[in-house]
Amino acid sequence: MKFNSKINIKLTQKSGQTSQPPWLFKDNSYCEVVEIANTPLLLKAHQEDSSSLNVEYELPIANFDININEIAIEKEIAKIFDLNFDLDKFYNYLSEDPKLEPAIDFCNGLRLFLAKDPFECIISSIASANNSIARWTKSTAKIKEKWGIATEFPSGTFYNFPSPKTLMNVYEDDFEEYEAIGRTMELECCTNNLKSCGVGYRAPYIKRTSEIFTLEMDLLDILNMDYEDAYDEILQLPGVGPKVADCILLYGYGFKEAFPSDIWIKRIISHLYFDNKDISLSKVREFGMERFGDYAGYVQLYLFHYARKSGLMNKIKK
DNA sequence: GCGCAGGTATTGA
DNA sequence: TCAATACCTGCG
Repeated sequence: MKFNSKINIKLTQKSGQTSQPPWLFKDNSYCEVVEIANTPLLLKAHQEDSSSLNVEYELPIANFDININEIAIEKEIAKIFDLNFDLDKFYNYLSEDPKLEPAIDFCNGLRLFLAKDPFECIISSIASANNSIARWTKSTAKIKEKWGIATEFPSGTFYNFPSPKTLMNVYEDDFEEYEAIGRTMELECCTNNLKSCGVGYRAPYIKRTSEIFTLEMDLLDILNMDYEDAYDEILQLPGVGPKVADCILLYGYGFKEAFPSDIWIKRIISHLYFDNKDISLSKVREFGMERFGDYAGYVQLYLFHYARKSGLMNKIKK
Protein backbone atom coordinates (compact mmCIF):
# COMPACT_ATOMS: atom_id res chain seq x y z
CA MET A 1 0.00 0.00 0.00
CA LYS A 2 1.14 3.48 -0.81
CA PHE A 3 0.85 6.63 1.30
CA ASN A 4 1.11 9.98 -0.39
CA SER A 5 2.60 11.97 2.45
CA LYS A 6 5.93 13.70 2.60
CA ILE A 7 8.22 11.74 4.92
CA ASN A 8 11.87 10.85 5.30
CA ILE A 9 11.56 7.35 6.71
CA LYS A 10 15.26 6.95 7.41
CA LEU A 11 15.42 10.21 9.33
CA THR A 12 12.25 9.36 11.23
CA GLN A 13 13.69 5.97 12.15
CA LYS A 14 17.13 7.22 13.16
CA SER A 15 16.29 10.42 14.97
CA GLY A 16 16.48 8.78 18.39
CA GLN A 17 12.87 9.15 19.45
CA THR A 18 12.27 7.16 22.60
CA SER A 19 9.11 5.43 21.41
CA GLN A 20 10.89 2.26 20.29
CA PRO A 21 14.20 1.13 18.78
CA PRO A 22 14.55 1.65 15.01
CA TRP A 23 12.91 -1.10 13.02
CA LEU A 24 15.14 -3.80 11.51
CA PHE A 25 16.49 -2.70 8.13
CA LYS A 26 16.20 -5.63 5.73
CA ASP A 27 15.45 -5.98 2.00
CA ASN A 28 15.76 -2.20 1.72
CA SER A 29 12.82 -1.87 4.13
CA TYR A 30 12.26 -1.05 7.78
CA CYS A 31 10.59 -4.13 9.25
CA GLU A 32 8.68 -4.65 12.48
CA VAL A 33 5.87 -6.79 13.80
CA VAL A 34 2.77 -4.83 14.73
CA GLU A 35 -0.37 -6.23 16.25
CA ILE A 36 -3.50 -5.33 14.27
CA ALA A 37 -6.91 -6.68 15.26
CA ASN A 38 -5.19 -9.16 17.60
CA THR A 39 -3.06 -10.55 14.80
CA PRO A 40 0.68 -9.93 14.55
CA LEU A 41 1.62 -8.63 11.09
CA LEU A 42 5.06 -7.92 9.73
CA LEU A 43 5.16 -4.41 8.27
CA LYS A 44 7.87 -3.58 5.74
CA ALA A 45 8.22 0.13 5.03
CA HIS A 46 10.35 1.52 2.22
CA GLN A 47 10.39 4.54 0.02
CA GLU A 48 11.60 5.53 -3.41
CA ASP A 49 11.01 9.24 -3.15
CA SER A 50 10.47 11.76 -0.39
CA SER A 51 6.82 12.44 -1.14
CA SER A 52 5.42 8.98 -0.48
CA LEU A 53 5.83 5.83 1.58
CA ASN A 54 5.29 2.23 0.52
CA VAL A 55 4.40 -0.44 3.04
CA GLU A 56 3.98 -4.16 2.41
CA TYR A 57 2.82 -6.61 5.02
CA GLU A 58 3.31 -10.31 5.71
CA LEU A 59 1.02 -12.66 7.62
CA PRO A 60 2.41 -15.08 10.19
CA ILE A 61 3.30 -18.44 8.65
CA ALA A 62 1.04 -20.12 11.20
CA ASN A 63 -2.07 -18.21 10.11
CA PHE A 64 -1.37 -17.60 6.49
CA ASP A 65 -4.99 -17.83 5.44
CA ILE A 66 -6.31 -15.21 7.84
CA ASN A 67 -8.27 -12.32 6.43
CA ILE A 68 -7.17 -8.89 7.58
CA ASN A 69 -9.02 -5.66 6.98
CA GLU A 70 -6.59 -3.54 4.99
CA ILE A 71 -8.22 -0.33 6.15
CA ALA A 72 -7.21 -1.16 9.71
CA ILE A 73 -3.63 -1.72 8.57
CA GLU A 74 -3.55 1.60 6.75
CA LYS A 75 -4.89 3.39 9.79
CA GLU A 76 -2.25 1.84 12.02
CA ILE A 77 0.61 2.75 9.68
CA ALA A 78 -0.66 6.31 9.34
CA LYS A 79 -0.80 6.52 13.12
CA ILE A 80 2.70 5.15 13.73
CA PHE A 81 4.35 7.51 11.26
CA ASP A 82 1.92 10.36 11.97
CA LEU A 83 1.16 10.63 8.27
CA ASN A 84 -1.90 12.82 8.73
CA PHE A 85 0.12 15.58 10.35
CA ASP A 86 0.35 18.53 7.94
CA LEU A 87 4.11 19.01 7.53
CA ASP A 88 3.85 21.90 5.05
CA LYS A 89 1.68 23.84 7.45
CA PHE A 90 4.18 23.11 10.22
CA TYR A 91 7.04 24.34 8.00
CA ASN A 92 5.13 27.56 7.38
CA TYR A 93 4.86 27.92 11.12
CA LEU A 94 8.59 27.29 11.61
CA SER A 95 9.53 29.75 8.87
CA GLU A 96 7.68 32.54 10.65
CA ASP A 97 10.24 32.33 13.47
CA PRO A 98 13.79 33.06 12.26
CA LYS A 99 15.15 31.08 15.22
CA LEU A 100 13.33 27.93 14.10
CA GLU A 101 13.52 28.36 10.35
CA PRO A 102 16.98 26.72 9.95
CA ALA A 103 15.65 23.48 11.46
CA ILE A 104 13.47 22.87 8.40
CA ASP A 105 16.38 22.00 6.10
CA PHE A 106 18.04 19.79 8.69
CA CYS A 107 14.88 17.83 9.43
CA ASN A 108 13.00 17.80 6.14
CA GLY A 109 10.53 14.90 6.20
CA LEU A 110 11.05 14.10 9.89
CA ARG A 111 7.86 12.93 11.53
CA LEU A 112 6.77 11.74 14.93
CA PHE A 113 7.53 8.02 15.29
CA LEU A 114 4.66 7.03 17.53
CA ALA A 115 4.94 3.92 19.66
CA LYS A 116 3.18 0.86 18.30
CA ASP A 117 2.89 -0.19 21.95
CA PRO A 118 2.75 2.47 24.69
CA PHE A 119 4.29 0.09 27.22
CA GLU A 120 7.36 -0.36 25.03
CA CYS A 121 7.71 3.41 24.93
CA ILE A 122 7.36 3.69 28.70
CA ILE A 123 10.13 1.17 29.31
CA SER A 124 12.43 2.54 26.61
CA SER A 125 11.91 6.06 27.96
CA ILE A 126 12.82 4.96 31.48
CA ALA A 127 15.88 3.25 30.03
CA SER A 128 16.87 6.44 28.22
CA ALA A 129 17.41 8.52 31.36
CA ASN A 130 21.05 9.47 31.92
CA ASN A 131 21.94 7.09 29.11
CA SER A 132 23.08 7.18 25.51
CA ILE A 133 20.75 6.65 22.57
CA ALA A 134 22.88 3.74 21.36
CA ARG A 135 22.65 2.01 24.70
CA TRP A 136 18.95 2.33 25.49
CA THR A 137 17.92 1.26 21.99
CA LYS A 138 20.02 -1.89 22.38
CA SER A 139 18.54 -2.53 25.82
CA THR A 140 14.98 -2.26 24.51
CA ALA A 141 15.76 -4.61 21.64
CA LYS A 142 17.27 -7.15 24.02
CA ILE A 143 14.21 -7.09 26.28
CA LYS A 144 12.08 -7.92 23.25
CA GLU A 145 14.26 -10.82 22.19
CA LYS A 146 14.49 -12.29 25.68
CA TRP A 147 10.87 -12.09 26.77
CA GLY A 148 8.75 -11.05 23.78
CA ILE A 149 6.58 -13.54 21.95
CA ALA A 150 8.18 -14.80 18.73
CA THR A 151 6.20 -14.94 15.50
CA GLU A 152 7.49 -16.58 12.32
CA PHE A 153 7.07 -14.70 9.07
CA PRO A 154 8.34 -15.50 5.58
CA SER A 155 11.00 -12.84 6.15
CA GLY A 156 12.08 -14.26 9.49
CA THR A 157 11.31 -14.36 13.20
CA PHE A 158 10.17 -11.19 14.95
CA TYR A 159 9.41 -10.48 18.60
CA ASN A 160 6.81 -8.19 20.09
CA PHE A 161 7.53 -6.27 23.26
CA PRO A 162 6.64 -8.26 26.40
CA SER A 163 3.55 -7.37 28.41
CA PRO A 164 3.75 -5.66 31.83
CA LYS A 165 2.75 -8.94 33.44
CA THR A 166 5.63 -10.79 31.78
CA LEU A 167 8.18 -8.12 32.59
CA MET A 168 7.20 -7.76 36.24
CA ASN A 169 8.22 -11.38 36.82
CA VAL A 170 11.65 -11.47 35.18
CA TYR A 171 14.80 -11.62 37.29
CA GLU A 172 16.32 -8.30 38.16
CA ASP A 173 19.99 -9.27 37.98
CA ASP A 174 22.27 -12.27 37.54
CA PHE A 175 22.50 -12.99 41.24
CA GLU A 176 18.74 -13.15 41.73
CA GLU A 177 18.52 -15.49 38.76
CA TYR A 178 21.43 -17.58 40.04
CA GLU A 179 19.75 -18.11 43.42
CA ALA A 180 16.30 -18.70 41.92
CA ILE A 181 17.45 -21.54 39.68
CA GLY A 182 19.23 -23.19 42.60
CA ARG A 183 22.75 -22.33 41.46
CA THR A 184 22.55 -24.89 38.68
CA MET A 185 24.49 -22.60 36.31
CA GLU A 186 27.64 -20.53 36.62
CA LEU A 187 26.81 -16.99 37.74
CA GLU A 188 28.48 -15.59 34.61
CA CYS A 189 26.12 -17.63 32.45
CA CYS A 190 22.97 -16.16 34.01
CA THR A 191 21.76 -13.74 31.35
CA ASN A 192 18.02 -14.20 31.57
CA ASN A 193 17.66 -11.07 33.69
CA LEU A 194 17.05 -7.35 33.22
CA LYS A 195 20.51 -6.08 34.07
CA SER A 196 22.03 -8.29 31.39
CA CYS A 197 20.10 -6.11 28.93
CA GLY A 198 22.31 -3.21 29.97
CA VAL A 199 19.69 -1.16 31.81
CA GLY A 200 21.89 -0.82 34.90
CA TYR A 201 20.36 0.73 37.98
CA ARG A 202 17.08 1.28 36.12
CA ALA A 203 16.21 -2.44 36.41
CA PRO A 204 14.14 -2.06 39.61
CA TYR A 205 12.31 0.94 38.08
CA ILE A 206 11.37 -1.17 35.09
CA LYS A 207 10.15 -4.06 37.22
CA ARG A 208 8.11 -1.85 39.51
CA THR A 209 6.58 0.05 36.58
CA SER A 210 5.60 -3.28 35.00
CA GLU A 211 3.96 -4.26 38.25
CA ILE A 212 2.03 -0.99 38.41
CA PHE A 213 0.65 -1.51 34.90
CA THR A 214 -0.28 -5.08 35.77
CA LEU A 215 -1.99 -4.41 39.08
CA GLU A 216 -2.82 -0.74 39.52
CA MET A 217 -2.97 1.24 36.30
CA ASP A 218 -4.37 0.66 32.80
CA LEU A 219 -2.15 1.59 29.86
CA LEU A 220 -5.12 2.78 27.82
CA ASP A 221 -6.66 4.95 30.55
CA ILE A 222 -4.00 7.56 29.83
CA LEU A 223 -5.51 8.09 26.38
CA ASN A 224 -8.77 9.30 27.87
CA MET A 225 -7.16 11.95 30.03
CA ASP A 226 -6.24 15.49 29.16
CA TYR A 227 -2.55 16.33 29.02
CA GLU A 228 -2.19 17.71 32.55
CA ASP A 229 -3.87 14.74 34.22
CA ALA A 230 -1.93 12.27 32.11
CA TYR A 231 1.31 14.04 33.04
CA ASP A 232 0.57 13.82 36.78
CA GLU A 233 -0.34 10.18 36.43
CA ILE A 234 2.74 9.14 34.43
CA LEU A 235 5.00 11.14 36.76
CA GLN A 236 4.07 8.75 39.58
CA LEU A 237 6.01 5.92 37.95
CA PRO A 238 9.43 5.09 39.40
CA GLY A 239 12.31 6.27 37.22
CA VAL A 240 10.00 8.79 35.57
CA GLY A 241 10.72 12.47 36.08
CA PRO A 242 9.53 15.49 34.07
CA LYS A 243 11.55 14.75 30.94
CA VAL A 244 10.72 11.06 30.71
CA ALA A 245 7.04 11.74 31.47
CA ASP A 246 6.84 14.14 28.54
CA CYS A 247 8.61 11.67 26.24
CA ILE A 248 6.10 9.00 27.17
CA LEU A 249 3.18 11.32 26.56
CA LEU A 250 4.55 12.59 23.24
CA TYR A 251 6.05 9.47 21.69
CA GLY A 252 3.98 6.85 23.48
CA TYR A 253 0.55 8.47 23.44
CA GLY A 254 0.74 11.26 20.89
CA PHE A 255 0.19 14.26 23.19
CA LYS A 256 1.73 16.82 20.86
CA GLU A 257 1.51 19.66 23.38
CA ALA A 258 4.26 17.98 25.45
CA PHE A 259 7.70 19.61 25.31
CA PRO A 260 10.25 17.11 26.69
CA SER A 261 13.03 19.25 28.09
CA ASP A 262 16.47 17.74 28.36
CA ILE A 263 20.00 19.06 28.32
CA TRP A 264 20.09 19.53 24.54
CA ILE A 265 16.78 21.37 24.43
CA LYS A 266 17.87 23.50 27.35
CA ARG A 267 21.09 24.48 25.60
CA ILE A 268 19.45 25.39 22.35
CA ILE A 269 16.46 27.21 23.88
CA SER A 270 18.85 29.14 26.07
CA HIS A 271 20.96 29.97 23.03
CA LEU A 272 18.09 30.91 20.74
CA TYR A 273 15.73 32.70 23.12
CA PHE A 274 17.55 33.62 26.34
CA ASP A 275 20.88 35.02 25.16
CA ASN A 276 22.72 31.91 26.43
CA LYS A 277 21.59 32.57 29.95
CA ASP A 278 21.36 29.47 32.16
CA ILE A 279 17.70 28.65 32.77
CA SER A 280 16.16 25.76 34.66
CA LEU A 281 14.68 22.78 32.87
CA SER A 282 11.26 23.51 34.31
CA LYS A 283 11.42 27.02 32.83
CA VAL A 284 12.43 25.56 29.48
CA ARG A 285 9.43 23.23 29.60
CA GLU A 286 7.08 26.07 30.53
CA PHE A 287 8.50 28.28 27.81
CA GLY A 288 8.19 25.57 25.16
CA MET A 289 4.60 24.71 25.98
CA GLU A 290 3.57 28.34 26.22
CA ARG A 291 5.28 29.51 23.05
CA PHE A 292 4.75 26.55 20.72
CA GLY A 293 1.36 25.29 21.94
CA ASP A 294 0.11 22.30 19.97
CA TYR A 295 3.35 22.29 17.97
CA ALA A 296 5.51 21.96 21.11
CA GLY A 297 6.22 18.27 20.60
CA TYR A 298 7.20 18.70 16.98
CA VAL A 299 9.33 21.74 17.73
CA GLN A 300 11.13 19.71 20.41
CA LEU A 301 11.69 16.87 17.95
CA TYR A 302 13.06 19.24 15.32
CA LEU A 303 15.22 21.26 17.71
CA PHE A 304 16.70 18.13 19.23
CA HIS A 305 17.74 16.76 15.86
CA TYR A 306 18.86 20.17 14.68
CA ALA A 307 20.89 20.70 17.85
CA ARG A 308 22.73 17.41 17.53
CA LYS A 309 23.34 17.40 13.80
CA SER A 310 23.91 21.03 12.88
CA GLY A 311 27.19 21.46 14.71
CA LEU A 312 25.65 24.47 16.40
CA MET A 313 25.71 22.70 19.71
CA ASN A 314 29.44 22.09 19.66
CA LYS A 315 29.74 25.84 19.65
CA ILE A 316 27.43 26.56 22.53
CA LYS A 317 28.04 23.40 24.54
CA LYS A 318 29.15 24.70 27.85
C1' DG B 1 41.90 4.41 31.61
C1' DC B 2 38.43 7.96 32.02
C1' DG B 3 34.52 10.83 31.14
C1' DC B 4 30.25 11.05 29.19
C1' DA B 5 25.30 9.62 27.97
C1' DG B 6 18.23 13.08 25.58
C1' DG B 7 17.78 12.41 34.24
C1' DT B 8 15.93 10.69 38.52
C1' DA B 9 15.80 9.85 43.51
C1' DT B 10 17.34 11.35 47.70
C1' DT B 11 18.90 14.49 50.98
C1' DG B 12 19.45 18.75 53.33
C1' DA B 13 19.21 23.86 53.54
C1' DT C 1 11.63 25.44 45.82
C1' DC C 2 16.29 24.43 44.80
C1' DA C 3 21.15 22.89 44.72
C1' DA C 4 24.26 18.94 45.37
C1' DT C 5 25.36 14.10 44.71
C1' DA C 6 25.30 9.16 43.51
C1' DC C 7 24.16 6.13 39.97
C1' DC C 8 24.85 1.02 35.87
C1' DT C 9 27.65 0.53 31.94
C1' DG C 10 29.23 0.60 26.93
C1' DC C 11 31.56 3.40 23.83
C1' DG C 12 34.89 7.00 22.33
